[in-house]
Amino acid sequence: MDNLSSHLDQVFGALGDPTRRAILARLGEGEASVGELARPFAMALPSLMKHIRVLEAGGLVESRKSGRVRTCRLKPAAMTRAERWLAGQRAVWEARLDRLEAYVNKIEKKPRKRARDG
Amino acid sequence: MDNLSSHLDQVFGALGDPTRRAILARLGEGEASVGELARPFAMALPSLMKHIRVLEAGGLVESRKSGRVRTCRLKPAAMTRAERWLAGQRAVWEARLDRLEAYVNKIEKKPRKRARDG
DNA sequence: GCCATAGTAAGCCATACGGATAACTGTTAT
DNA sequence: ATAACAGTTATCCGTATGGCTTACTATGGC
Repeated sequence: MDNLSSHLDQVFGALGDPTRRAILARLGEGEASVGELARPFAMALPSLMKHIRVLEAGGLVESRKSGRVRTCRLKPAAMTRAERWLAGQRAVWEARLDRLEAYVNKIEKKPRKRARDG
Repeated sequence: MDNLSSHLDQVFGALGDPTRRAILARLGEGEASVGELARPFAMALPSLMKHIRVLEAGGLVESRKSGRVRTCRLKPAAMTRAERWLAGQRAVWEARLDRLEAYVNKIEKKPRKRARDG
């Protein structure tokens, strides 16, 4: 669970940067080399490499090097886990809101003081 | 769109910290004051307040102060947007994987060289 | 072999982040 | 009126982050 926590740290942390989200969006169109990824970002290669490392550390991207070119591709599993965390959270507060609504309905049925407007 | 980007920065950035996710999880159980939130985290109040600010900046939490106690509650909308971004990304690469699968199927139908085991 | 290419490594810099403490403000309780 | 309480502001500290440049390595083309 602590392990999961640090994993979510990495995933959400990775997603919290616009450059990295753009990289992911780009990789959604298909695999790309580091150079291809770097070009549209007006960013030096080493800087972009750092982002790729972050994405790999979070398990969002994987890459293999053949010859002198490293090709990157998406690795959907990590993003799925992030989605699951969000969905789980949403489930919790939706349940909570349902309970609240039920409570409000209950107290609305015995209106001790008149509503302020009609 | 740039606006959306910076919003996602804030939301994902906020989610990228275990303390803040724990705060969200806790608020899922219901509203809580700053002090109540701080207690289980063994963290000084000002430090925790910073986290709350981050969560509020990302629109994940809202709070109102009555008397000397500030009460915090979840604000689900922001998380929903993050979920949507993730779901959108997933849609893209699932489409991509489908195309890839179709492609693989196509080339598998004309097996120029015999399978190694068969 | 030689040169261009693609990436990597190392180090620098400024800013942001996550935490702390100390001092202050405003509210409630006695 | 005073004391305790809940939160806030200000400041500080170490580390992480996001960017850069300047080498360096390894591959591919000629």
